[in-house]
Amino acid sequence: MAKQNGFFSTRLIAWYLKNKRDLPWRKTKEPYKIWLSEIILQQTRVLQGMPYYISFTSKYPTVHQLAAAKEEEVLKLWQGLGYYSRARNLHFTSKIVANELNGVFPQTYAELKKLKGVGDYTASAIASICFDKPTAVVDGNVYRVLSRVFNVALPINTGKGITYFKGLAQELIDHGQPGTYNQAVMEFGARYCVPQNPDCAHCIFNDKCEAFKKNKVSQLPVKLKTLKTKKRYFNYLVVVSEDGKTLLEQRKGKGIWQNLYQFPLVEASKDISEKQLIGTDGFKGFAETVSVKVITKHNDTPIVHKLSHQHLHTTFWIVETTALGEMGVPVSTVGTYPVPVLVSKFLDGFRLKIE
DNA sequence: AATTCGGGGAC
DNA sequence: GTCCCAGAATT
Repeated sequence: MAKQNGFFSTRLIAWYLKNKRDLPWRKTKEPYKIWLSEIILQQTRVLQGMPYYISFTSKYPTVHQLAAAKEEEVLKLWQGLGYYSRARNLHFTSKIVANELNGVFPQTYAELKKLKGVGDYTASAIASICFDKPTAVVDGNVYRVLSRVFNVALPINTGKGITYFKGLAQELIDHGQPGTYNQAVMEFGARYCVPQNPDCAHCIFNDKCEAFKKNKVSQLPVKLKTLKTKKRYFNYLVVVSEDGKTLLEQRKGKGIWQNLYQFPLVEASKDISEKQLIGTDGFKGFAETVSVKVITKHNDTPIVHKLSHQHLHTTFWIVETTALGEMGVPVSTVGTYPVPVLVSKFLDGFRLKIE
């Protein structure tokens, strides 16, 4: 027999049943809703994801309605949540399930993982919660709880660490109630064994926790640090035409905000003046298609929009032009397009000025 | 194995 | 400023 780790799941589940939050996705075992909730919650706090779960389940009660929607509509509902590939993959997979799988989700880890946007974590979560399969999840909470209770200092962002924690989690899972166990570890990590200043003195594991015994809780889990962020310089050309229209472009190809909309963009290598802007190739190309009358800088100092790996120093330029005709979209409809938060925040302030 | 992909909250 | 969040896909 291996290590005596039965205490772990036993205490954890007892704690969970007493302390768990009343969350909407805990009222169901429908694979569609569990899948939806797990995609929304990837790298996302419960409080941030909650309103999106409500609006998605309300607008698309089953996978069939989601599959019947247009991608742009899905992106619009996802707007503000970030990591937009999740929304694109969500929609793609909904069409697979609705049209090729007769609306029925796979029941095993291996089959679930074949779905786009469903990785190790999500496949384990759905298999355990919906179908009682003993597949252990490993998310940020699990890394933290296990690294502390068992004093494991392997970095969680290396292959060795990932493999080790996955194996440890799999050893610990309760085969009788795997879904409850998985949710219990995550809830415990999110609500009690928190990153900063956990209340170890009153913890259910304070007689077992190896990190607590050795006073190493604050040093775990170990995570190798990543590189610093890069700066980019965005100049958005906010066209306001004589016929009340503006120009929007959809971002294509690779990079951030794929398939979302934005104003025509001139990217530079530093903050630039109006004179410098007019001299860029990007602006010259733009000026070939529209007749520019007046340019006004909207924000005096660049707005710094922070993403995980880049800081976007952004200037919005109001560009008055002659009539755009069929080229433009009515300014009043801009709010119906999915746009990055950077653009949506600008619109919030800009509408007040022009109306 | 490393990098990329958002946005918000806690400190 | 830093770190983290119910991770996955790509290179």
